[in-house]
Amino acid sequence: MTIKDVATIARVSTATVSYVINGTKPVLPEKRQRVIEAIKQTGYQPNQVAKSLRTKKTNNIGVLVEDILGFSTSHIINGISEHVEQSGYNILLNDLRMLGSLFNRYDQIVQQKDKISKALSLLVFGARVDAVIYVGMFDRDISGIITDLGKPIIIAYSTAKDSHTCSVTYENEQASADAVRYLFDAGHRRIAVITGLAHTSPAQLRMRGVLSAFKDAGLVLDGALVKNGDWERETGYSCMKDLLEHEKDNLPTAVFAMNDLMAIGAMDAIRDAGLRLPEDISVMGFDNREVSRFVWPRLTTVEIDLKGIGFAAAQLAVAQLEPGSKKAKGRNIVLPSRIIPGGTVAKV
Amino acid sequence: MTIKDVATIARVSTATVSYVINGTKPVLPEKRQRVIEAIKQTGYQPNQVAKSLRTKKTNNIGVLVEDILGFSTSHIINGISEHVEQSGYNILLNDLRMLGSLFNRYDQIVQQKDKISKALSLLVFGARVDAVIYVGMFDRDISGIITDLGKPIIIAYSTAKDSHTCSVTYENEQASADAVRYLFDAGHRRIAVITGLAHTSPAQLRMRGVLSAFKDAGLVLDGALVKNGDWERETGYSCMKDLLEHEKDNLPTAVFAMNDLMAIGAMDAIRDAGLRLPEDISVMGFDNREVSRFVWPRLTTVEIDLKGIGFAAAQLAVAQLEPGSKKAKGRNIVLPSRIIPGGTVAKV
DNA sequence: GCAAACTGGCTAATCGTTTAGATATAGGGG
DNA sequence: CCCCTATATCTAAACGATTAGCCAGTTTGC
Repeated sequence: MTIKDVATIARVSTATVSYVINGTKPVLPEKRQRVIEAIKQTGYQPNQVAKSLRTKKTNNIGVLVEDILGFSTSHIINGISEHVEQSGYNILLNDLRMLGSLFNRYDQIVQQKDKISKALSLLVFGARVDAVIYVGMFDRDISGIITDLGKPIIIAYSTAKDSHTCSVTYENEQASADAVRYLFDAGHRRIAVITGLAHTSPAQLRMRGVLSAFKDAGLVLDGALVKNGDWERETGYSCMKDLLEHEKDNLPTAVFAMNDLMAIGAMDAIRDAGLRLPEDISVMGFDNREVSRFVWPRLTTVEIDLKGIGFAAAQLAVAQLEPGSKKAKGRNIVLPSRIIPGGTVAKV
Repeated sequence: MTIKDVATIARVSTATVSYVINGTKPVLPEKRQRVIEAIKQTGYQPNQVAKSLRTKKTNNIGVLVEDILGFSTSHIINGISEHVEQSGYNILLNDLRMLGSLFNRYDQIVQQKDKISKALSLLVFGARVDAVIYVGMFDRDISGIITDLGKPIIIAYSTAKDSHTCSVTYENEQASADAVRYLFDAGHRRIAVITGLAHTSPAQLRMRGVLSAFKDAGLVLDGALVKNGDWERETGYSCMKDLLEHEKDNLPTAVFAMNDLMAIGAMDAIRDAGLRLPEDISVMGFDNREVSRFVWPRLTTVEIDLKGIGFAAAQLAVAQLEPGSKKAKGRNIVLPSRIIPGGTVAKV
């Protein structure tokens, strides 16, 4: 079934059929009706491939994710999918599958950059997507990779380091400051921090937020109460155990872990030490993962609007594809977060 | 940069360039070299869209998922992605986003069918994907929808009901029989069952497995010990509470919940009743979700090779696209599962 | 020595759309 | 009645690849 067949049946030219379908030129009601009839009769669907060749627009948006198994990824895709569907685009998904190697040694980072730029050029020059959304937190100098491909490219979840690519993030710094402030409000003063991998940018930003909250409150963070984790539950446990041993005489009354996994590890350590949670020590997490609803008591944590990030990223991408729109370079949208009260923070 | 430019630079015809790129016809070393040189020099990348129009092959595989937020979805996509990358295809992702309405009333089911068939025809006739992988468990009469589209279509995760579409599943029945047998082996005889939503096919299959395990062991399942849940944690809790109240005098020594969420709910109920876990009552789950590693003690459960399902589905799809291959209709691959021992099943 | 077979490469048709430019028809103003 | 404009439609040229079919030159077989 091609446009030609429809044209023949409707006794008009292919041009007219095209005009009816796309509404690009007025067509007399009578003929328009004939065309519509013929389309319905034949079940004709325009061949998107031919259309793309002619218009140089595939209506596909490339979504390049670091790892689909990453906790945030599917939520972000969910948001992208919603907006993209509304605006008539499709998602061309490319999974870099680099979860295992995400935080690794320097020589691997070079390989990763290579992998990313290969995937990117495949999407843009091979599959000819109209725009690309990069989902992930690989933030070191990604700018070198995504140099002017001639198509809009949006970074979702982490912030673009250079000034000409757009990104959609959450208020990393703000959110962790809020988390600490929440502990202050509950009366806590001696607060420990379990960080994420120190060289990753979320860990750095969140640390900055912690410090600014302390500063605003006119308090000072005791360096001995800061322990470096690696985002995994196990280090949450060991860091907390460390704290409990070394600070035995002057225990912190609360601990802020930079993600839920480590927070849960910390909870285990607190209980294993025979202390009561949250009466003796309060715990605050970050991410609002599914698991945080399953531990007991429910973890008090910070929720990020991941779906919103995806949606906004898609919006940004699609907006730049509208006929009369400019490049919109360097825009950086920051979405708000909110605290999810659970049962792991006690008033003191 | 088009093939024409390359041809001009290499002083050959476009045909020759094409032959060099695709290796479809022999080309003299000298000219081949000139072509390769020209390609390198210009950074030429063939336009996949034009290629697709001519060859009627987009090299895209449509992946239609019921909901990307569903627990299994990303694992399955992960597997698909791995195989698809190896074989040079891309994933065109379409998310139906029907998680909320997945198990609902009959009139919604009609809407769902409509949504699915719309998305399907958009993928096949609009985007012109070479094959479709449907990921999900919407299994009632999907056959009516996926009638001969002329492209291979594979069902992943659930089984195709009709005889001419392929599917890749896990051994649903077998796995739950194994789970029950595992309880038998630990010495349990009086075993309760918390089912999933009764009209869904996983629930039915798993029930069949339970019954066959009982039959094989020469035992009979006490009907009073079967409670209907809805896959969510809350019903796991309430079903267990029910059991504890009504069977007070003759408590089961173990309970098999048809997924981890309900199993965790049951664990809570057991503890809230002041009973010891697993000494007084053992619990067995199904799915090996992330949460099951986070409850204490770690939930004993059944793991399904979701990544393997995705991989096999992609294999099946790609295999049918190889030049000299037949339709392979009606194949049904069943992947094995395994029990993940945790701390919630005690010997008795 | 000549026909047949083979080789490597080129020309041009083709895939299914969109759209610029040509054409046809009608209406309006003088 | 003629010219001009506006409107609706059509014709045909793109878009950028693949590939059937042809052609020229070389080898092989007898």
